Amino acid sequence: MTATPSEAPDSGTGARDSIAAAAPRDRKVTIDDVAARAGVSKSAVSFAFNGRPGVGEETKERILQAARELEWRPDARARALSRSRAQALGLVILRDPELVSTDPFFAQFVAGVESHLSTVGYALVLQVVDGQDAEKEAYSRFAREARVDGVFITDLRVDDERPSALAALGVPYVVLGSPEGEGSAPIGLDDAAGVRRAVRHLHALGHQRIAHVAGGDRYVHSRVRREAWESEMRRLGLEPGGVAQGDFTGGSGARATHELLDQTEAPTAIIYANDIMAIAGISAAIDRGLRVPQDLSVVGFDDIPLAPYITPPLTTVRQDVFRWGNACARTLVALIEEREHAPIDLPAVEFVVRGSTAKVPMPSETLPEGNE
Amino acid sequence: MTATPSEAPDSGTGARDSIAAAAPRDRKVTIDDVAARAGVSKSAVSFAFNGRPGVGEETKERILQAARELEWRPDARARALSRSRAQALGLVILRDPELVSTDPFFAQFVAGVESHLSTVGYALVLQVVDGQDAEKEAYSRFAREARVDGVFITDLRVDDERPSALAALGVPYVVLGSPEGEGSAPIGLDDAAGVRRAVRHLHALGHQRIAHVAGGDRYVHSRVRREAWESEMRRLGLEPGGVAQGDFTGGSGARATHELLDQTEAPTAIIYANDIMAIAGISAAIDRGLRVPQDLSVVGFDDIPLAPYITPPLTTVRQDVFRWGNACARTLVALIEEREHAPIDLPAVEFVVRGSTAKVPMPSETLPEGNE
DNA sequence: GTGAAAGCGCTAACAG
DNA sequence: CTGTTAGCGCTTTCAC
Repeated sequence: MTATPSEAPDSGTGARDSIAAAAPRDRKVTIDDVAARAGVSKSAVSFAFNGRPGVGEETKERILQAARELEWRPDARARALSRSRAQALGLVILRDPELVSTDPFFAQFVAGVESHLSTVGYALVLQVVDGQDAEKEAYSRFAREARVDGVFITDLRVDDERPSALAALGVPYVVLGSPEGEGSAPIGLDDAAGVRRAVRHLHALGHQRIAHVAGGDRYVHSRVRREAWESEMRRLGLEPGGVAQGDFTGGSGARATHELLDQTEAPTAIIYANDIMAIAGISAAIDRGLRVPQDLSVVGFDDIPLAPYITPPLTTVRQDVFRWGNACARTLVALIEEREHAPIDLPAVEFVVRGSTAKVPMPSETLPEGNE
Repeated sequence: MTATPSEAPDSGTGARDSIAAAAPRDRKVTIDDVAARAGVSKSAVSFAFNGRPGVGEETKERILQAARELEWRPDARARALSRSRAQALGLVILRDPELVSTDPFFAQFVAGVESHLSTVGYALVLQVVDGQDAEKEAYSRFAREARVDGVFITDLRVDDERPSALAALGVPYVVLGSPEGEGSAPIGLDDAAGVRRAVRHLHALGHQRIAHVAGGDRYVHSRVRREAWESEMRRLGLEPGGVAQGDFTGGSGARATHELLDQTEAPTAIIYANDIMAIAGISAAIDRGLRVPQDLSVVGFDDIPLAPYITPPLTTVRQDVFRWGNACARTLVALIEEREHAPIDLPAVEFVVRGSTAKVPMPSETLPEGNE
């Protein structure tokens, strides 16, 4: 492969990306410098910067001015030490190797959290771990090293030990998606409502055999979704027969779909615990010669950005993960600062109807045949 | 919608998830307590914990034992202050509202970074910002507040000011994907190679009109991909005619695809700058009555977990983002600690052939017709 | 109003 | 090898 470097444009950009780096530098401006420049004492500067009474309006302006000129900002480490507060929150994520990258949850949640933290000057410290032991260890280090003032618990598991462990460690926390509503915050994100909407939607289209691909019963949110499917089916007088276990990955979604479709009384519609599995499920169905939605209706969960752009566009349940993140951050900060939690309201779950659901096929027409 | 709470199983789990929270507790064990319990001085404990000479083997064991019993870990804030090192690294992410959640990059990169940091006791502090000004501000705060000892620069832009700004601030950094290779680390992740492979693959299948959907020329990696496509086309004696601008989102991928397919000399194959656009592109093509890959071959970039599970499975370029993260972390930590950078090698880019590419259609058969 | 002084919990010289 | 002594840079009483 001897490339002839002939008419390469204005490149020079050897087609090779790389990791570049650069090193540090000189000394540091401290509160003393600012005090000196403003002609006041350290404490005056401190007071001015923390918006406390006891500093004259004019003096304050002079101090702020001096700080600006020196480009000074209070050193977070020193401040953390003297206030015994890290001014940081922790998020530890259990990295299911494949999942973490697919799941739209992670990034959006983090963005939501940040959207509040940045307004209150807290930082977010992240830790990605690869097992439950490491996870436990991570929380405990966060706590004992006092790196953070509080932590988020996400992906709550059934019989999760984290809340009690953290309580024992004396670390403030918020848990997202606890069905008990223990502690504070009567607001809730309602996975169940989304699933119920999905069931009713399909039922209204005439479907009777509505199956479910679950996401693993270890997770509370996953179990909640399955239970909601079950109970809504019953409520409508339908038998919640077909369930298949998935694990939120595409592969599991495809497998579960085949499993369901292999049954003698195959479903005419499937509700998946997330979009990834649903999309993989659509492919699996197509591979079997079924048409979606004519022969099989599919509903996902999450509304990932890709959902409108697959064929057919995916009908799904939309969660506003960003808002959750914001709400969680707000709650946790309030808790830490022992203020009243501002009342928090989360938007109701949305059900987005797109092209992957349709009327139930006429019993006789179920055979795959012909186009469109 | 009056639900009849009849045969609900072992629920009680009111179908409502929520945010729960709990609050803090008592006082803190310090290095003095450990020293007292071990019958030594503070400094002995400090030395023992930092693995420095000057502590007898037996004494050391006694100290460690005492620490264990007291469940003591050095306070990260105090340690940070006295060593003038935060023992933390910063990552600021520019949140393209939609993109951040789709992009497999973010989560995997973070996971990779962590995979090294956790072994050396550094924390990762994250900041998500929503504009270039906020981004700049974030970096500068990280630096001036000394919250972190170094930062990562990702998604390098053309004429990016961050490297010089950080250098001016005296903050160590590594930039991922700099084509200049300035500074250190001669290792590189080679986007260009991936694209060249894609072009050759399609060429080998007989394609001549191979178009490209780019990802926005502001980003270096995006430009590199486009340029690689161009130069490889020329090298093979083909005219790099069809380019359409996308922005890495599904919507832009669909639009760009229609644009390309509307041309009089429509392409028989399209290489997309990422998988999201490619998948949306496939849908767009299908909407026009084309079959993929029979009428149009499609190549993506990234190999997102969903890629094998769409219809048809996506041929794409796989990047080992996790490894980059690890490498970047390794490099940055070495830089901060002024050690020699352990030589770093990144795996070569992989080209994954799946079902979305096929031989070029016979000129006469291009009409959409019939199955398979 | 303002400034001196005592920590926050640890690290790192420095004598013993 | 061990203990004493200053800081790290900021916050925060408490006199002035």
